[in-house]
Amino acid sequence: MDDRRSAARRDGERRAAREGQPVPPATVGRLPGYLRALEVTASEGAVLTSSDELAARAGVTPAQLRKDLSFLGSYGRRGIGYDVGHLREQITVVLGLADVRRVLLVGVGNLGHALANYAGIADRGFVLVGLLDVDPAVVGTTVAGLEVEHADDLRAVVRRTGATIGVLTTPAAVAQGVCDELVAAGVVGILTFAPGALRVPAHVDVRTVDVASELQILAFHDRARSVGGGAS
Amino acid sequence: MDDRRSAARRDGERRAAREGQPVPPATVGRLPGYLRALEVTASEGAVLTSSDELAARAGVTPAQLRKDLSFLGSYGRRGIGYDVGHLREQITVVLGLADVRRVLLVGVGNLGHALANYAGIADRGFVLVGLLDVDPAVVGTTVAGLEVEHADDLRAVVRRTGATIGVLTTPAAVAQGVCDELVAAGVVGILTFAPGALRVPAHVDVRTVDVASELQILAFHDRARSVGGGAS
DNA sequence: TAGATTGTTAATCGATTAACAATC
DNA sequence: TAGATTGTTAATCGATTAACAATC
Repeated sequence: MDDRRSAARRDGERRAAREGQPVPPATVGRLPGYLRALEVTASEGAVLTSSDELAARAGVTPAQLRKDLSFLGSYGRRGIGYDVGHLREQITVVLGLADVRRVLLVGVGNLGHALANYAGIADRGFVLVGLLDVDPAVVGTTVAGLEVEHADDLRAVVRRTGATIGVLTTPAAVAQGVCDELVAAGVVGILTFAPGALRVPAHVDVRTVDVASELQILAFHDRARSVGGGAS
Repeated sequence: MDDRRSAARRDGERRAAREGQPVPPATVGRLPGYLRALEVTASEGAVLTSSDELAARAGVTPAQLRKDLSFLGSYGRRGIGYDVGHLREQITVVLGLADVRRVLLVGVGNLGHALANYAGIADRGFVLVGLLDVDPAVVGTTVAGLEVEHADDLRAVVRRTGATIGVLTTPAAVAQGVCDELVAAGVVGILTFAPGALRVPAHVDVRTVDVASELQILAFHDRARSVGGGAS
């Protein structure tokens, strides 16, 4: 459609990636894995890496890795490989981790408690800014350095903290209700551990982690193995 | 390829589904959601349901739902809908939940502790049969009614309990090692909460739940929203 | 220059969607 | 019979794979 010349091409592609949508969902889903693989590589002191090495670390094929990275705008050098630090930085920017994201957690039961203390959150570009629950035995206690507030104050807490991401570890029965409140308060991303589909407006992104579902999927393959049986 | 006649067709399709592979992975991944939606429907006392209703509950389109169910062999009646109890049973069988699956959990830290007490495991066709850790402060204590054993005894515990599925909630640094031991002991399905790809032989199935990755994917969309900005 | 390794293209594969004939 | 709703087909879409020309 647009008739640019050779010199501008590479920059144009990078710009497109930076400004935009065109990174396919499947690719986005793999970027965190690449980032982690790069961190491991960096921790070993390597400055350069190859699609072969990085793909092996991330558990994908080299072709897949190169294709994925091409959507971000091509940060490697032919014949040489990828600069570990630079690529790491680029993926960090694309994933939106250059700015710290503020996270709110609702439901400080067993699982919520464990997640609040989970290093993976704080270490990877997120800050936990609030904890909410309805249980009077929990509200007011300190968990992971934060005082648990009452879920009735959800709206005020979102406003005060500027949280944009909510983690839902409530019982399934109240998940949709809390979800609605989070959305009304302005949260745009929700990670839920409650089973069952959540209804949200189009501008809100939901990711569901359902432990029981995961086990059931494993059970399917376990069964298929015994039923299909024996030799190939 | 095979030239069967009309009468045998329906049964043939059911047989194919029962005996086999041909359920696509994407469909398998949605079956637990359908099962849950059916359970909610059943709990409301309904005997019949439709693809419209069930799909809405599961958060998919009716076309998607019907297509998925067609891989299991067609258990609905045109003009009528699906029998809730019957469909529930069929999905249960296909997912391999007719038999109880024995689950072993390695890594009884914060998260492992929470999962051991998680009702979603016991309620949904699984039994937790063993808990393992290396921390002397944890080994020997009782969690969720089980005595935590030392991870050095992993092999013996798998043999004794007949566990086929392992849940990995160890630090990332030791995950691959524990994974190898689980596989060597005969476990065929692994659900890991440690970040990073696990290498396993082809006959073993791995599902990874990575909380940090999920948050990073949410961060991508959060960023895309602010960068892409304003009006559509 | 020769060898290495990317970025991109084209081919394949699988998943989703829409529409409708079959059938209750 | 008329209305409802499935199961299946065909069309579309997106993701993966393989191969290779570009280029360091």
